[in-house]
Amino acid sequence: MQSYTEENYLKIIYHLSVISNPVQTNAIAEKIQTKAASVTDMLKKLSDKELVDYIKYQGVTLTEKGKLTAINIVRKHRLWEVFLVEKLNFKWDEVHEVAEELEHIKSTLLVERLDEFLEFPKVDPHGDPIPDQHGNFANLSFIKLSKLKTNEKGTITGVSEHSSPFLKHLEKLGLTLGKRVEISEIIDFDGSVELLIDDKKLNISREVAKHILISK
Amino acid sequence: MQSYTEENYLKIIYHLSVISNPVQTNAIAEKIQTKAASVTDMLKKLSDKELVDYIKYQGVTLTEKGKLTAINIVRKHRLWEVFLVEKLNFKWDEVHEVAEELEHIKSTLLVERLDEFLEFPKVDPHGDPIPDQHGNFANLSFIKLSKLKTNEKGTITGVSEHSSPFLKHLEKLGLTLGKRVEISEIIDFDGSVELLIDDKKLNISREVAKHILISK
DNA sequence: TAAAATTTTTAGATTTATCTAAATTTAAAA
DNA sequence: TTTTAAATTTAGATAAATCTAAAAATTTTA
Repeated sequence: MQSYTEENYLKIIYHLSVISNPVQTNAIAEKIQTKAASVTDMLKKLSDKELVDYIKYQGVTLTEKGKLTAINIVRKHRLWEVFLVEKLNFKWDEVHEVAEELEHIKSTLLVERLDEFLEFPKVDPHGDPIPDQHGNFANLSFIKLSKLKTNEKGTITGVSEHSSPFLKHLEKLGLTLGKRVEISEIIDFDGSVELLIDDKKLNISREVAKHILISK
Repeated sequence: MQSYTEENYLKIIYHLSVISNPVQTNAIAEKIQTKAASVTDMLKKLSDKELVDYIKYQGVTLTEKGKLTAINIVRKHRLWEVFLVEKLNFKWDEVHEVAEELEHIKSTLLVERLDEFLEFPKVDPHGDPIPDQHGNFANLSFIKLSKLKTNEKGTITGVSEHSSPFLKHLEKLGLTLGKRVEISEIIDFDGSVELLIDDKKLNISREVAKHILISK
C-alpha cells in the first residue's frame, strides 16, 4: 500500500511521462510544488519499492507496477469528477481540487460501485478518457482545434487545459463538450480562429484553440 | 485548518465525551489504537490551538471551537454512510471504514451538495442522527430494546454497536431499521428476550437487545 | 573542448506523529 | 494513612516528508 504522497508522485510522473520519458526531477518538483531535493528523496523511495526505474541524473520511468497504481488513481480521479458534475451539479471548473482528495480513498468496492452508479462513463467532464479496472483506456482520437483548416467541422470532445479561468472562459463562450463547430476563418495576423457555433460567429485566440480538442 | 490526525482526535474525544467528561488519556489511546504518550503530545497541541481544554492528569474537554469541528466530521461521516448505502448499495456493515476516510474530505460545497443530493437525511444507516451545517441535532428519543417490558411494542430506529459481526447478525435475523417488534416474553434465566417480528417468534440475547434502539 | 550554466544529488536540519522507557501524579487498597 | 497499583506525563528516539546550502554531474555555449 502506498501513502498519499507516494500516490501523488506516481500520478504526476504518469502525466509527465506522456510529454517526456524519462521524467526529469525538476519537472516533478515544479508540478508537485516542492524542491528538487525532496523529489530525489522520494524517487529513491519509490525505486526501492519497485514502482519506478530511477537512474541518478537521468530521470525516472514508471515500472509496470507503478504505472498500474498511477492509472488507478487517474481512474478514481476521473470517476469522482463525473460524480461531482453529474450528480452534485458541480461545474467543470470546480471539480479538480475535490477530486484530488477523493482519488486517494482506498476501497476498491467503492470505486467499482461508483463506476456502476455512474453507468460506466468513458470520459470525465473534460473529455479525458477513464481507464477500466484493468488500466485499459478506450482509444479516443482527438485533434487540436488549432489544427483544423478553414471550413472543416468537428465536435468539441475535450480540453487539454483544466484551469478554472480557462474553463470558465469556454463556458461563457458556449464552447462546451458536445458542441459542433465549424472553422469559418483563420486570421493570418495573430493565428486566431473564427468559428461558427450555434449559427453564431465567434473569435478565439490561437492559445485557446490549442487547448480545445475536436473529434470529427 | 486541522490535519487528518487532529480531526480524528477531535472526533474520538467528541464520542467519548458522551460517556464521560472530561475524557481520559487512556480512553483516547485505546480508541485511536495508539499509546498514551502519543495522546498526551497531541492533547498539548490541540490545547495550543484552543480546540480542547486540557488539564494535566485530569483529562480533556472540547472547547466550543473543537466541538463544532468534531460535529462537522460526524456530519460528514454520516452523510457519506447514507450515500454509500442509498446510492452505492453498500450494506450497513460495510460503510464504516470507507466513511472514516471520506469524512476528512475538505470541501464545504461538497458536503452541502451531498446533503441536498441525499435529500437532507436526518439519520444515517444505523439510525444515528445527522447534525445540520450549524451543528444542531434533531432530538430523537431512543430506548434500548432491553428496557422494554413484556407485551410492549416499538419500532427499531437505531443500533448502539456498529461492528460488522453484530450488524450482519441483526440482518440475518431480520432486525433492521423500521421493523416493528413486540416483546412476547423476557426469559428470567438469562435475561434473553423473545419477540414477535413479521408474525414470527425470535429469541435474542440480552447483550444483543441492549444494542437495539427502539422508538414507540 | 574547456568554461559557464543548469540540473540533480548529498548532507544535515526541521516538522509531524509516533514510539519506549523512566519518572511523576493520582487513585485504590491494605 | 501509608503502601501499592494504575494512569499519565516527560525525555529522548524514530520514521516520513520536507527544507536549505553546498557539492557533483550533466548540458550548453563560446
